[in-house]
Amino acid sequence: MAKNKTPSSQEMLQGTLDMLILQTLILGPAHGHTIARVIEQTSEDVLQVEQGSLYPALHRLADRGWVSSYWGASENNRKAKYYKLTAKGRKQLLAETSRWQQMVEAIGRVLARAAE
Amino acid sequence: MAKNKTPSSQEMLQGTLDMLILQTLILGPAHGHTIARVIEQTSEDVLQVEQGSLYPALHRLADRGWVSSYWGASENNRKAKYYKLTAKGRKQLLAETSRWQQMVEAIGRVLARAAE
DNA sequence: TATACACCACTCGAATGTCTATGGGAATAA
DNA sequence: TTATTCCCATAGACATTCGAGTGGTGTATA
Repeated sequence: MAKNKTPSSQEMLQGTLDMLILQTLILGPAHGHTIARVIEQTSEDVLQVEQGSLYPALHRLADRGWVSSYWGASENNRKAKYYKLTAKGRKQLLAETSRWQQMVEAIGRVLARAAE
Repeated sequence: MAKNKTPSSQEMLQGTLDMLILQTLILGPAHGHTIARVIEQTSEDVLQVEQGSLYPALHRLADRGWVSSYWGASENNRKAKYYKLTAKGRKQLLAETSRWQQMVEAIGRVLARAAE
């Protein structure tokens, strides 16, 4: 009771993982492992993508028709499930980034309201 | 199954409500109803603060010692519970805004990586 | 006077998403 | 052979939010 924890990266940004994944797939189809590493590296390791969050997210996106998947071989010759952005997913990404920008600006306005 | 919903404001920003409340209290003690309206107005109605989120959040912040509370009379002569930022809360706010900025930049880097 | 309304606090259950932990399988290097 | 990296996946715990509902009190208005 009365926990005193600073929220982790994704706890503070719940819901943005979907957007990050979709955005990553703009660059072309990729499998889970790669997607996670791309996000982590692009964010300069500020964002961490746990497997326990990644795979449920990928399945969620597939269920919603925002990505399609197919099995293939990875760059390291392993079985890998590739995900590809669908037209619907592309549209969804635009909607989400738009919302994201709006939210960030809105929060920025609140945070900027220091002493007036 | 296979729900097709665009995340709501706070679903996409889970965990930021605490930060927004703390930030609002920088301006001075306030009661719940006012805090919500200040956040909504400052954000130009982009952010919505539901009562079902607000009051649990306030109690959470009090449990963690980031705010203290006392009963008083509102501007409209009603009984109201005022919340005041504690020293610990001030420190927490700095930590959270710092993290927030870092996250926003990190996500920005991922989103900027459109076509390379 | 009655009554409508805005103000103010609070709670509950459902839904959602993340985390930690755990499992397995397959290719490659030591 | 063994260790390690790569790759997918799930289960249970946990936190937060949301929608809806409860209850009470000043104040204006009909």
